[in-house]
Amino acid sequence: MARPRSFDEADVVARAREAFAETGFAGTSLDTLLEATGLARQSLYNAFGGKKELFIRAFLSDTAEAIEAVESIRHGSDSPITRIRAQLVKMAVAHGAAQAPPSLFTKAAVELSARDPEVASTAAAAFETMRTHYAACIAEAQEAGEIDGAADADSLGAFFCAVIEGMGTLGATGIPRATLLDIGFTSLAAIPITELGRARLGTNDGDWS
Amino acid sequence: MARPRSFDEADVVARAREAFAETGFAGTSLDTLLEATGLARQSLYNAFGGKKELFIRAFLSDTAEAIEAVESIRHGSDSPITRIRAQLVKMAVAHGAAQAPPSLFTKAAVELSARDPEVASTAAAAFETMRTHYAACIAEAQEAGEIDGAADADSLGAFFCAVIEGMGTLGATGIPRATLLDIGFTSLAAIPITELGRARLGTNDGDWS
DNA sequence: AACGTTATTGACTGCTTGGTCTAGAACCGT
DNA sequence: ACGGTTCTAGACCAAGCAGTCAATAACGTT
Repeated sequence: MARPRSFDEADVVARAREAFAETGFAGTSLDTLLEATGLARQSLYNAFGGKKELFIRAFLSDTAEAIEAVESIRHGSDSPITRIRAQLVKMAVAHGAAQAPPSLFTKAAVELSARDPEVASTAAAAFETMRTHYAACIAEAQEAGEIDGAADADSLGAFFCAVIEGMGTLGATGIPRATLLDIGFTSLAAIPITELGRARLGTNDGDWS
Repeated sequence: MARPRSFDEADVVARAREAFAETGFAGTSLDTLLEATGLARQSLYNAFGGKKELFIRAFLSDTAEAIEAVESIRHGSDSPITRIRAQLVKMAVAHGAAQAPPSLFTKAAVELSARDPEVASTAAAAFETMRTHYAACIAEAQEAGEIDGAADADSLGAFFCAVIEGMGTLGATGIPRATLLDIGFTSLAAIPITELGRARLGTNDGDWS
């Protein structure tokens, strides 16, 4: 019936996400965006509506991905406490990569939350969801006897959200990966791990340099 | 010999800091800045050189203040472990204030570290200094018998830097103060506190709602 | 192969940006 | 009160900005 698009919408959003993550919303011009995505001015307006709308698309996409990454700790063949540690390691490695800008999720939350209620509430809701996932995994570990049943799973969940966000900010400044890993392992000490849990984790923290 | 300035330089930097903290570097126009500081265009250029230079001044000023706030935990009449807890509470309260934008220190680190090596290295050095202060306070607590001497003070120092940065990001999104306080208290559990230390802290976490 | 529909192209617009220039005002030491 | 120096005020500038428009190109359907 009509001329088909010469670009993949999801692909454009992904490229826009990279651009916005690097220079932020205000710091990324439309021209930069067009170059990064490869599409023409009017195509961007036809398909997305404008700069702000494309940004929101990219932001929501990144937020969904961040949530998904946390959600993944609820499944897996390893024991729950092991999965928590693995998540901390994964995040430390990701945020400790050289010249890795913070995720768009974090960047948008810091840049725009004060002025844009939509961004703020989306980010806040995302943290709430992440906290739930951590808490569920901790509760599972409690049922498995790896963590003291008296521990407050919700508090620990919020705590891990904060630690990982903190790693993101520190990592953005170029703090070495080893330090971030150290932070991750240190945060594990906030969990009252049982003898069984400790045995499941093993003594080996691994070599992540 | 000549006409004196009609403004206080430090005061202008302070006002600029608020403006930049609210809307970031790229998001704050020179006109906004002039309105916020109350000075005329040329005066800003005479006194500071330009937008970028004023930003750096504000950023450095905020960074120094952030470091000073952490440095303060090394002194005081309370016992070291008590001072650490008080610092966590102070940060949670500060970052949990309604409509409180993140500090310029944090905002600049997230917005510009990827592109501006000066900002990145300044922020990284600031974190290193903060870590040192935390570590020194923890070491003092170890000598006082409040914390297990086997604990790694440096690791705990970096850990608290991350927790507090995380509280800043979460707080920016509007997460309630109570949650931030919860995070602070939870993070305390990562410290191997001795019986004596626990007694010094008391059982009362206080009412901070 | 002709048509209707949609995508692309690039010129264009009005506004905002950071930064400069020039003229005049305010102050201090003498 | 005067002169030298510095500060301030507001007009000014070129470049960059987000967004629009009209003309053209590419496709699927019939």
